[in-house]
Amino acid sequence: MSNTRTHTWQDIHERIRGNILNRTWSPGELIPGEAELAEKFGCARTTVNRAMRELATAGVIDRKRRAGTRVTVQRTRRVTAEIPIIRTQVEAQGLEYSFCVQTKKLLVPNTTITQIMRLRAQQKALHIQSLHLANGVPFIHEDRWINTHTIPEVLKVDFNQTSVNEWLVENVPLTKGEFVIEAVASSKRVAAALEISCGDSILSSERATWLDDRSVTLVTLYYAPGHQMVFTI
Amino acid sequence: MSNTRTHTWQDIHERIRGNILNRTWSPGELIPGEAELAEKFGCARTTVNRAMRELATAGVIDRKRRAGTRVTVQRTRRVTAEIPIIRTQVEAQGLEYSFCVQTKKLLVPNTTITQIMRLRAQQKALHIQSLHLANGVPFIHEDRWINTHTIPEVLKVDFNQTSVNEWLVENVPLTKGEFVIEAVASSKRVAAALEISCGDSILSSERATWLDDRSVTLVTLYYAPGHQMVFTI
DNA sequence: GTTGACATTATGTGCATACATAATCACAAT
DNA sequence: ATTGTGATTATGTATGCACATAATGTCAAC
Repeated sequence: MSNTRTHTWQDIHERIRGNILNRTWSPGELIPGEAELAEKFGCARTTVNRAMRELATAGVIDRKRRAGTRVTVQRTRRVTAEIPIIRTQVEAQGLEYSFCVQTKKLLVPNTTITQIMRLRAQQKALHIQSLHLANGVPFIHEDRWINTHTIPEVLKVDFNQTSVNEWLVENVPLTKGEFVIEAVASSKRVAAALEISCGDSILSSERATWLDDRSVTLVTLYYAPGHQMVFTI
Repeated sequence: MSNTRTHTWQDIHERIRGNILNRTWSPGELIPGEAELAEKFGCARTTVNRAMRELATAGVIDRKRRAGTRVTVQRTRRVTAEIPIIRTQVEAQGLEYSFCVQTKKLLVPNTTITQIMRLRAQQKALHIQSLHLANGVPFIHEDRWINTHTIPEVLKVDFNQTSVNEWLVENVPLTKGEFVIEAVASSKRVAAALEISCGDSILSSERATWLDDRSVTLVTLYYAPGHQMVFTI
């Protein structure tokens, strides 16, 4: 037997994962119970439980009380990315970051925006358009609505000093959010801001964020042509 | 005191998270140690540990031995998405899925592809181009390389029955992968396949996947105009 | 003042035990 | 066949305890 190894939960985790990768336990198949594995590996059930829990949250196995544990039949792939604040994104490329606020007005948004942000009719919100630059070259055009009822402090901040992006990330906690990516042909407005040709193919991302059930901000970013977003699987 | 509540780790988790959201403990600030919290909440240290561990993996707090636990100063936002197989994506919209393989050849890829897939010089790989349709309308154009040294079984599969996508997801386990999204102007080749105009703005995603240190597949998908990818924060 | 040895401390983990909970099965009643 | 009921069982969780490990602080030696 090779059971003389250590039995940290990471070890158990790797051994179980190995058995799944090499198809000792195939997708859909029931794998031995915690108690059995604990005996087999010579450790406590708690340790097996910990290892299996990690595998379950990683989506490798499906667990159900009484029914046991099965190797997940993969139907989806989970991808994730850490989206840094724009300043960091620029500086990571060794470029100098700058930004400028182009418009900033408190006004009543159109019905679509009103609905998404769950504002009451005729309620105003803060609308800010700004440009982020890398070494003086337009990098991202930002079109943002901020719910001043959720974040009243925002009205007092001087956004010529700190970018809205940065201020919000550092000062407002979020409970949930949605992030939609799309390829669009640049509009006249956006093309002018980014100094590209109207109709050029660019990436846009729309992000809506929430603090419990109150909307925080709704922002659309238009990236300069060629921008890539990288995720890991 | 309101310490008469239950003390499941989820409860403790929520109470700590509440204290962070309402800024009782602000970003960067040191929060009380496990032992202290355990006493305060009237539960075992293990339970506090479990709650804090979840918060740590969610990126809400940073923990260091001896140094204690701090509320994370947010500098990045984590976004995730579950990418389903294309069939599911189409059928979820209530449309009928179909696909056709356009080319399938075993050949030596160019140097870029060879490098990315870590093939040896002059080693061949399987190149497959196919089209996915929703209700008969082109949906995604797929350009894929498969490493036949990692997955030799692939040569025996009839890809007119099952799509490559589907077969791989169900039959090949992965250990890691990278996923890059970009907005591109459609090339002549892709425009023809998707039945759109050359130069139209479309989303492309390139995905490279690995089984330990051996490459599995390198695939680029070109989505029909207007396609959106949705992530959650 | 710098270095290095050692104590201290907060988190990290393993284990035995007990009980909770959800799903399933077996079997009887209808 | 269907429904209901209770036993069974695998996972889920709480706890006390012990020890491991990584950072940090202290203090003496140089």
